[in-house]
Amino acid sequence: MPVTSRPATILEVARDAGVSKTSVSRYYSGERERLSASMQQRIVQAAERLGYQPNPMARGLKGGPSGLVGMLVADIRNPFSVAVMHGVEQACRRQGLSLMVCNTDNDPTLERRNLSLLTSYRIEGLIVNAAGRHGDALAELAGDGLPLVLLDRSLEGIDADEVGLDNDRAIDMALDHLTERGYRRVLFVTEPPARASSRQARMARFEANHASHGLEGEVLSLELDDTTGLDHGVSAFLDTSDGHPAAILCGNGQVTLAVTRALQARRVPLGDIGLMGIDELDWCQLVTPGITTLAQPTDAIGQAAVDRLRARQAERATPEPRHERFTPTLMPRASTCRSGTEGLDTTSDETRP
Amino acid sequence: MPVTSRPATILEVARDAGVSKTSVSRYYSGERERLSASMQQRIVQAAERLGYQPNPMARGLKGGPSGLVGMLVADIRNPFSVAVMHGVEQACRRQGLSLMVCNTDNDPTLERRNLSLLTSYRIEGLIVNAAGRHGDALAELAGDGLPLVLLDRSLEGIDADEVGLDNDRAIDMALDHLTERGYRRVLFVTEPPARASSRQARMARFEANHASHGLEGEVLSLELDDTTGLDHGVSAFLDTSDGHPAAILCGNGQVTLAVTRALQARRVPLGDIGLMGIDELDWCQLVTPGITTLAQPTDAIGQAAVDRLRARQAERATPEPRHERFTPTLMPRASTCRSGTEGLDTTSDETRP
DNA sequence: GCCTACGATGGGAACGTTCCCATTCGATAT
DNA sequence: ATATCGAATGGGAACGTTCCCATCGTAGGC
Repeated sequence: MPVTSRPATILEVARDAGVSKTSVSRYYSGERERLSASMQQRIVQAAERLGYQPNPMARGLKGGPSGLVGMLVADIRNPFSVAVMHGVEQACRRQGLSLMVCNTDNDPTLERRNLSLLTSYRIEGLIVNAAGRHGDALAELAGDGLPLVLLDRSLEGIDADEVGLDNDRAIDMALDHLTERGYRRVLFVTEPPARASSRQARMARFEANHASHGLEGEVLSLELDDTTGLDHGVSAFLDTSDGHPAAILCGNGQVTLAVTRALQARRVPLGDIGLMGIDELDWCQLVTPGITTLAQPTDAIGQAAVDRLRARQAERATPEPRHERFTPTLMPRASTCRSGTEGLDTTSDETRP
Repeated sequence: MPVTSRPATILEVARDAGVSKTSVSRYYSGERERLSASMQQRIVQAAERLGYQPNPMARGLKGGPSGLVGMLVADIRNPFSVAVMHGVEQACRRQGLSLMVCNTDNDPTLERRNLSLLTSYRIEGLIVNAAGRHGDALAELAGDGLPLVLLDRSLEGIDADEVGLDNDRAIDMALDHLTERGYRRVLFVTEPPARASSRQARMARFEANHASHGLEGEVLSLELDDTTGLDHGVSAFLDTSDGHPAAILCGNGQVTLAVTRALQARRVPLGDIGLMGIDELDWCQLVTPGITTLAQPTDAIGQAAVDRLRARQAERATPEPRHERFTPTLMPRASTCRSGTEGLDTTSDETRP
């Protein structure tokens, strides 16, 4: 590989190999079978010699496949999003695709901007996990035939493939677990559900099903940076003691973090007051005495998203959108273990890597 | 904005506005001052009408500025990396740049692949936080005049700008703190330092300076997935009790996580056995009784990286590479508070957002 | 032994920009 | 009045690909 500052072009390779640029182009566009063995050999050699690499800009201009998949992430600092992103990335790699990720910080303006950035790079598919008020922009893209997968959230007005947690199942599992452990009152804490369908789904299921589990249920919905609101909400719930064992169920990992902080500030020992969260996080087993969670299969979710994209790409027609819902894994820990309840493992954790 | 499936081109805008494509191009290439007011008006209107947006592919082909900054991240699942990435992203946004992030999973092959992906998109600058055995590929890029910033790690053979923690300062602060809190024996736990210069720097400083702080020091270096090795190492250290108060200093956040797990598995109460880590993490204040950390100013680091990039871009000559080293903030918590030591706050935490 | 067809190859036009180089036109200097 | 300049604008060539179409053999069918 020579140290020329300007990368070699297809034309130079062609000249060096003594063939036409068309042939070289064919070689790199997956039409190798059409070329004779000797020609293939001459091309590789010349390319090797010159350190040639197809220019995706030029390629993209003309309209060839870009090998690019785009991903819109609502909040890069959310470990769940990162975990799924990692899964997506691995899946892409296996398929020979490259992933281009944009963080939107839950900001619709940024979302729009990043969306147009991605599309301008001629991505072949888009995985979206975003707040998005505007179905419109996305709907237009989907209408134009861009394979689209909605991750963890569905979007009003968009009829695309969806991949995510089976929210109903998750909430039911949580309610089952809490009931089983003897709790009778449950506070469901969630971020404002207005913009994220998964929040809505979880909240709705909670409201619909807690009674049938014999639980008294309350819902607290707030922004997580509103710590005083959270403190008050939690306190109000705990202070309304009617003697029934009480537990808090957190709608996602960020909520679990905030609630844990609030409980610690209030010096509440976990267990007697139950605590359980959706999303498994590194530290959940470390916070004494361990926080019970429902772990999402993030790698599988990421993989599924890419699979959906490929499937869409492959089929010319657009069949009915498919929704793929994954079941979480219960990670029982002692935060949902009331003192006096026997037979429950309160310390060890088998999930240690 | 019409729902044409094919985006408008500069030529169509020009026709619609009754001007030449050159003028439209000028308008979008930051040469607006050269155009008369009336022309500008006609152009915006036409562009608005047609929903025009410059095609970065075509732009990149011809060699214009891409407005793209690339970033190579060694491990996307490392919260520290994500935090810095977030800082970088914000800085880019402020500058009107777009960020393209690639995760390399600490895999040199992937690193190489992503590197060529990024360069092929004509990025204007590259921020690298990678394991990289190959200075060569990067060195070549830097030689070709691509602004390059090394993040948190320096790379052998590469003489580029660097931004990161002041590792010496950090270790000294840690040693000071541990000494002050009355510990006498310290185990420094680190991931294998071979590939990451910051690990090396921290370890070296620890080895050089622990004695002058009146501390007995030991170093444990291992891969974090080697839990048995970690358990044994920690046990060996703790069992060699000569009566002197002992503490463990963790080289980064991932190590802190692993060590905390090991200590909990061993049922060691934090505080009497000191625990301290570089990198601040969400949960450090939550793990009883709170883990003392040195918090890196991740946003500032990200911002600084982008600033360096811009500076490089601006100056034509290539002056001596500049190294920017940030001082961490000590977050004292009770994990470095021996029982019997008075006057130390063991519970509250002022850093709550 | 001629026509057809197909397989292997090449030439050139497009893709949507930017940028160099005209061109025009009015104002200022001579 | 003419030459000169600069500001405002436009025309066309490049950038590195892909893809359509043409060309050239040569093998197979009649």
